[in-house]
Formats: sequence, C-alpha cells, structure tokens
Amino acid sequence: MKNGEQLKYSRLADELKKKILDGVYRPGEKIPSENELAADYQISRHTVRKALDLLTREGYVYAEHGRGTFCSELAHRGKDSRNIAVVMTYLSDYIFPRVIQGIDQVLTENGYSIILKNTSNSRTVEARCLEELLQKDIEGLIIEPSKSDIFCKHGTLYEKLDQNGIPYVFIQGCFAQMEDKPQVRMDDYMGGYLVTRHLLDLGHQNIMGIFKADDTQGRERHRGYVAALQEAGIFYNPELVVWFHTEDRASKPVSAVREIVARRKLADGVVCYNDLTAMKVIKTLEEEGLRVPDDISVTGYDNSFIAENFRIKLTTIAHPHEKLGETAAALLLDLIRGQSENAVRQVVMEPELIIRESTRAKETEKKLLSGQTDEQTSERRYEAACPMTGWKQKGDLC
Amino acid sequence: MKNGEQLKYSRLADELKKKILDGVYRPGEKIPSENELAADYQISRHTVRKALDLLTREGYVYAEHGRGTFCSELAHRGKDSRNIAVVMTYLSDYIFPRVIQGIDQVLTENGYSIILKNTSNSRTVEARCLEELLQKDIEGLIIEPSKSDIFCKHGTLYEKLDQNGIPYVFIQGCFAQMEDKPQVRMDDYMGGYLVTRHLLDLGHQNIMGIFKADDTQGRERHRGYVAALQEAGIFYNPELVVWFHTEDRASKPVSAVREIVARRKLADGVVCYNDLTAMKVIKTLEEEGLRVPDDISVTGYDNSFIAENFRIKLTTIAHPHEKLGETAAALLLDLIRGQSENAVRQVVMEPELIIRESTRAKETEKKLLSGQTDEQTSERRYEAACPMTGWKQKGDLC
DNA sequence: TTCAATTTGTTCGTATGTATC
DNA sequence: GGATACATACGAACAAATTGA
Repeated sequence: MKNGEQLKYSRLADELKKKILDGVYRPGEKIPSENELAADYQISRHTVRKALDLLTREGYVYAEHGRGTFCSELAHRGKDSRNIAVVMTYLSDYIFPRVIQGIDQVLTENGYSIILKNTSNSRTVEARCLEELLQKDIEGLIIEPSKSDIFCKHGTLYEKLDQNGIPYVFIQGCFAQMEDKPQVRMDDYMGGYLVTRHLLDLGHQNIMGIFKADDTQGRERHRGYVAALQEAGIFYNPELVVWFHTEDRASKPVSAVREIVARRKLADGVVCYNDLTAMKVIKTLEEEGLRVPDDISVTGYDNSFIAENFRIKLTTIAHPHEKLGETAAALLLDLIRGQSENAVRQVVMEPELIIRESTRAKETEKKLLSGQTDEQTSERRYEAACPMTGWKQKGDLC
Repeated sequence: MKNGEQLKYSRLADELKKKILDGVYRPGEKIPSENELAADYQISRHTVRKALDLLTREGYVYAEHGRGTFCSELAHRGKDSRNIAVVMTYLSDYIFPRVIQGIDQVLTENGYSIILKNTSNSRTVEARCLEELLQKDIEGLIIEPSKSDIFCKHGTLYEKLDQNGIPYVFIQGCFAQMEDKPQVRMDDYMGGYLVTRHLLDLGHQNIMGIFKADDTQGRERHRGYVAALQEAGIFYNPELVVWFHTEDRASKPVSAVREIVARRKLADGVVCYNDLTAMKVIKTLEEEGLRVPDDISVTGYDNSFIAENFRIKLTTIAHPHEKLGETAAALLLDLIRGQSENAVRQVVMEPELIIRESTRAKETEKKLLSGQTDEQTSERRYEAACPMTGWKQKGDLC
C-alpha cells in the first residue's frame, strides 16, 4: 500500500466505529448511505461496503434492504449469544438442583440458555471458570461464591466482567468486599435465630451449635444463634459450639458430637448448619444411645429432600429453592436490560420455620404446652419474627 | 435474480462445502485458486471471493496470502466454542443432577462447558430446544429423549445436526428409529429381570408390576419382568400389571394399588418402575393396612436417595448415576474427535441388584433359606445374571 | 540471489436487481 | 411511479506474499 498506515476500508471502519462510540451516531439512527460515504471519503462504494461488512459482523451496525444502514442498539452491540453462565459450588448435592431449576425456568422463558459450571467449592477452580467464561460469549453471570468467607483474591476477574459490561448476580452469599454488588440471598441471621428460639421455646437450655466456618451462611446462622441465646439471657458456652470446614465436613460434626456426649455435657438441643449435618448428627446421637427427639432435639436448615424424607423428619428452615434461582435470574435479566438504575439490586429472602419430628418440648415443659400431641405427623409452618429487628410477626410462635 | 433458485455466490459456497464434506478436498489440501473457480463456474472472481469469504467465516477453509486457499482440518472446522449442549427431561428431580454431575466432570476435564436445557419431558419443548441449540455454537449434544416411546416427529432436527456435523449421544433411552445412533443406557431388560427374579427367589408368586408406559425404560423393565415370570413358569396375569403415563404418574400407581388391595387380589410382591413409585406404593399399602415387607415385598429401581433414606430402605437396582453421565460425555468426546470410526458407539451398562429392607422371604420359604436373619441392616449387592442371555454370574444369587 | 509465475488481498468502476418510502 | 438505498454481479487493475526456476 502506498499509504504507509492502513487499508482504506479498515480506516473507514475505524472512523465509523469511533463516531458510533462517541455518540455521533445514536443507537437506531441511520448512518450515511453507502454512496454518501463513498463521496465523503473519496473512495469507491465497494470499499465502503467492505468497511460496513466489518462493522456489521462486529455488531455495531445493521443494514436494512432499501432503507439504509443503522447504528445498533447498545444491547445488541457485540453479544447476542443469549447465554448466561451459572457457576455453582456443587451441582448434584442437596438443594442446588432446585436452585438451578428455578434459574433455568426464568431464563428459558426469556429465551436465554444456561452455561453451567461447578467449582467444587474451590477458589482455584472458581478462578479458572471465570477465565474460561470470559473467553466465551456470555451476557451475564449468576455465581454462588466458593468458600465465601475467605478473602477473594481474584477481584481482577470481576473487574474484567465489569469492563466487558457483563452483569453478575451473587446468590447464597458473597465476598465481603462485594457487599454492594447485586445479590440474592436468604436472611441466614434470622434463620439461625428462628431455630434457636424454637428450641428455647421448647424448654431447652443447653443448645449445641454446629456451623460451617468458611462461608457467609455459617457465620450468619451462628450470629442468629447467639442473638437468640442472648435474648433469652442464656450464657454463651463456647464448648457447645463446633465449627467445621469444607475439608472436614464429613468427620468433624460426627467426632464433635461423640466427644460432647462422651464428656457427659448436658446438651438437650442441637442447632445444625444444615439438614445434611442434622442427619449425620442424629445418626451419631443414636449410635451413642440417645433418642431424638425424646432425649435431645435437633434442627436442620434448608428444608431439603432429607428433611422431608429422613426417618425422623427434620424441623428445619425453609429454603426458597427454586424461588431463589428465579429471583436471581429475574434480577440478572433486569441488569442486562439496563433497567436496574433505580431498581432493587439486592434481595434478602425471609426464612420460614418448619416444625416436624426432630424437636420436642422437654418433659418439664410439656405440661405447660397444652393442645399438642406427641404423635403429630402433619407439619406446622411459622413465619416468625425476631423482635430485635422489628419484623412483623406471622404465626403464633415467638 | 433472474435465476429463480439461488444466488451465485451461495450456490458456489454450498457446492464447495459439499465437496469438502464428501472428502473430495481433504483437510489441509489446497482447493482450486480463485481464478480457476471463476473459470470453472463461469462467474467472476469477485463472486468466487464472496463465496470463499462465507466458507472462511464458517471455518471450512482458510486462505494464505500468495499460497492459495486450503481445506480446514476437521478439528478447526466451524466451531471452537467448546460448548456441549445437555438436554434432560428434568433438572432437579431424582437422579438427573448426578448424571449431569458426571457429564460435567468429564467435559470440564477436557476444557468443555455445558449448555443446559430441560424439556419437562415434553416433545414440543424438546423440539424448541433443538432449534434454539442449532442457532448456537455447540460442538456436540447429549440428550435424554422425552417420552422416548412415542414416535419421534422431529427427525428433521436430528438430520440438521448431522448436516452440521454436530455429533450427539442419547442417554437413558432413544427413539425406536434411532436405535443405531450413539447411545449410553442401562440394560433395563436385565434390571427388570433381576428384581422380579429376586422376588421369585424369595418365594413370591403373585407379583404386581407397575411400569411407565411412555418411555423405553418402562417397556424394557416390563420385558424383563415378563421374562423372569416365564422362566419361572408362572402365568402372566395382566390384571397385576399397571401402566402409567407422565401425566398420571402421581395418581395412577396409588389408585391401582388401592384397587388391587380392595379386590383382595393375592399380590405378595410389587415390582415398581422406580424408587419414587415404590415409595408411593409402600405408603399406599400401609394406608391399606398391609405391612412391608412382612405382608408384601416391594422393589424400587435406580438406587436413588430415597432407596437409602426412606423409612423402609428399598431393595432396588443400582443406577450408574455419575457413571452414566461420564460414559456419555466420554463417548461424545470420541465422536467429536473423530475417533469413533471403529470405536464403540453404544454402551449398555449392567444393572446391579441391591437388597435392603423392602423385600423379605415368604414365611413358607424362610425355613429353606438358612443363615439369614430378618434383622439384617447391612445391604447386600449382587450382580446377578440372566441365564437367558448367558451372562456370567457374580454373587450367590440366581 | 534474482526473477517470473502464481495466488490472494485491495481498490475502483459499472450495471442490474430489489426493497422501501 | 420515481427516488433512494442496499444486494448482487462482472470486469479490471494493482499490491503483496509465496514458490520455484
């Protein structure tokens, strides 16, 4: 080329792109016709077409036969993959399938598809997933952070998402330094309060707490546990509180329960991190010769399949399951469509106490509670409220 | 266009594409130069270039300045999206999460991602999914057909997949007219045989069968049930066989059991389509005053969470769960990499009988079976074999 | 190393078809 | 119907890269 710098068509393409990005041509507006551009830039119409071809493929403009060439809407610019990435800690365990189900339902209704990733709750894998997804054509991201209580080292990856204009929504929990980002989660503080308060109301005084140390949920549920004890004027006994991690989640709760039973600690109730933990705890207690709920009450959390179908049906906290996924998907769609300027960006879902068979009033209290038989099989639900936060009450408990 | 059919450049593009797919031009081979093509097809070089531009963008060819235009390697052809579509009937129910987990594990290891779709077991939704996926950039497809026993009307969609060179693998079942396509499934015939044979070995003679009518699994399990009865020389009693459909899956098994109990039919065993059905059947039987397994034995199928954790642990058939997904994913990767010419294209996984608490020998038989206590809680596993197919035997049953 | 032939890449000019207003 | 604008097509020329004599 005589022109030392650049080819004519790509020079034109660059100039037009710049004008579009600078707002000289507004989205939806008609840009000059091929012949006009050819005259303006003193090049052939064929060359103009080649430049416009580039811009069309890159999504900056679109042509309509007989009408003209138009500047694309911001939304269409670049991506129209209609793919949303969903990054979860686990796929098959427990409650996640139903959350994914909820996400899928809303996204499918809106013509989007899910690209599914799982991190096995590993920070390293999560980073690798995000890098991989940045290479792909995604319009948004729903992510359940792994080990959400540990400091997030890969904030740069989220910055890249921001730079690329890819909105994201956290579910379940979120990194401390991302607290202002869009997210959907349960009020785990309230949930922890509710189960503990329930045990207190049944007359229990020495309540064990078993929590997961490396995520927000565990910390929040523990806070609720503490608040309920404080409210009841009961001394917080660190010896009755067990913290476990992802790595020792299989062994720690079991060994801790055994130890406490062996030491003849006077526990008459156990608040568990979730239903899975509760099931393990109950099995362990029974192996140690204790009966649930006769000798000791145990609560779960999440109202998972286990809670309803385990031999001893679990008193637990209802997890929104599908609803959580649906809400997160709807929020993300709002963000994608740019309707989030003044809309809600954070949703906290209210927990609900479900009373089943794993908890029972202490013998000394039974006389006081009238009208309740031990043989109740039908479950009872309460949306109770914590007086400390001033929520309105539903149900007759609390 | 005067030419009623097609534009010249897209006609040339199609012809070249066909020659490439037919192997006239081998991967890496040089195709005729632009001038040669222009002369051959009696069109201008410009038009040839437009056609080649299309093929380049679709990944069929690549040009090298001064050297020529070359046929792409198979691997590079078209896609490098690294996306695999996974179409399931249900996402959150039952065993599917674990199958997806297995698929995800293998695909992630190989740098692929899952695009997840669910059909709610509806044929219409399945067609819509496939159309949507054809628009996207997918390198392969794993699909669990919905209502697999009903004739497949949308074979054209699968033809399109073939045309685009997108390989697909069926899991669980497959349409009758697609029997020669790559697939991974359980030997449901053998599974049905094993549970029925188990009940017969326990001394049961009047065995109900409850099967799903609108999928391959149900039909095959029924065939196994029939084979076991025949082998034992027992008359096939149609009154003891119940067929239900997706639509009435919640009500039909329950009402059928009630009816049979009400008519005082002499059933002493029930072969159920799956664990979920078995759980419902057991609950219904107990409501009707029968004890399981004392009065009547019930078998499940799939070895799902229910089987292990229901109040009465279910005798069932082990479902490969993750393994099924892993196998399907591995097969699909082979197909994508073109290593399937002489490799296995169909995998049938062997079922395994797991004996738990929902089946027990009839009183009259108990004396004959020595060394077995009624109180056994530890489960026993058998890979039994059907003499009719000549499989080798494992375990001590059969 | 040079040079000519081949091949793709860029650009211009022109003509015609067809959709929109 | 006429003007405008994009879509298809042909012909020609030159530039730049590669290859092999």
